[in-house]
Amino acid sequence: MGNDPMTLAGTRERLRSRGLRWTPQRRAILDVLAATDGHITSAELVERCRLRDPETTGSTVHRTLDLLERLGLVRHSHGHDGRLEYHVLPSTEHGHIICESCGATSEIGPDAVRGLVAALEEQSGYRIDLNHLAIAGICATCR
Amino acid sequence: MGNDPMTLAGTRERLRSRGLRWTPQRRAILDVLAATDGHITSAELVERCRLRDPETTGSTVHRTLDLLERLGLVRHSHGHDGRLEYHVLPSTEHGHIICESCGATSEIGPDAVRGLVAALEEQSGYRIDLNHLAIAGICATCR
DNA sequence: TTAAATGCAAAGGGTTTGCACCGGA
DNA sequence: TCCGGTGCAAACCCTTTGCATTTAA
Repeated sequence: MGNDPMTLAGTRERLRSRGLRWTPQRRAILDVLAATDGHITSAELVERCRLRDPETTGSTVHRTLDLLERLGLVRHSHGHDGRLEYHVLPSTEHGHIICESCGATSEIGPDAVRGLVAALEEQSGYRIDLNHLAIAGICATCR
Repeated sequence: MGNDPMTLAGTRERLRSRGLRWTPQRRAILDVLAATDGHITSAELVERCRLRDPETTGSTVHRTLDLLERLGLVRHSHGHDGRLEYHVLPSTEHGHIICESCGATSEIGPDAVRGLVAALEEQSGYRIDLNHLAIAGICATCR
């Protein structure tokens, strides 16, 4: 449940309607992304695609991710090591809290920060995008 | 006022007490950082150092930044383009709110988020580092 | 058929590293 | 003098790009 952040069929149609093609590689990438919770580096994505098709190449994966980002299905950022990290757009808006020590992440639901967001929006004049909320700290285990 | 995030003299002593050296290059880098508000990419830092000494090299700047990070004077992260970005540690703890459209940033003071931070710390078990709080949104001008 | 997509390999761009020389303390 | 720092250039790593080939439609 709550496990359907992107519809494969919908993507296929979306591609076709733009004259783009639905290939086995793209299907594999979408499958992996659909099974991804939160974010994934391109290297991880390549690796998981190779479980299905060992011939998967990095350039195709990168190009497909660019495409998916243009379609609005994923968003990229850069991890603590500077590598590309793709976030599967979540069905429910949420932020992340990241451990500075071990890199573990947890989600922050909208409820936890609703009051703050309202206050900040008023104070700063910004309209806040909760999906890009990233808070750093030290997790319980590392402390 | 509030414009003295790192004392040059203090850094010099800190280095010396560890058997490390106070060089013209390090002095230039510290001077530039002291005049930096918020964050700076390593390329910008190199460029500004070259205004003072055109011979400044990237490797020295990078190595010095590593050192300063170990000393706790700066912190690195990765900008939207993936390049290294160094944050001069502020005297007063604060976070940032960033416009997704134009890239403008504003500071978020501790007061604005105190309640949230307390709630999140309890809920997540993390000890939150407010200096790494980054919130994305669309600023008033871009809306 | 035909333009999009792929795969390979090479190019890019920023960061890091090895090493000989330099220079604070 | 002695070790840490510097500068240069090469090495690295990940990402992007050019181009010939494959393939979805």
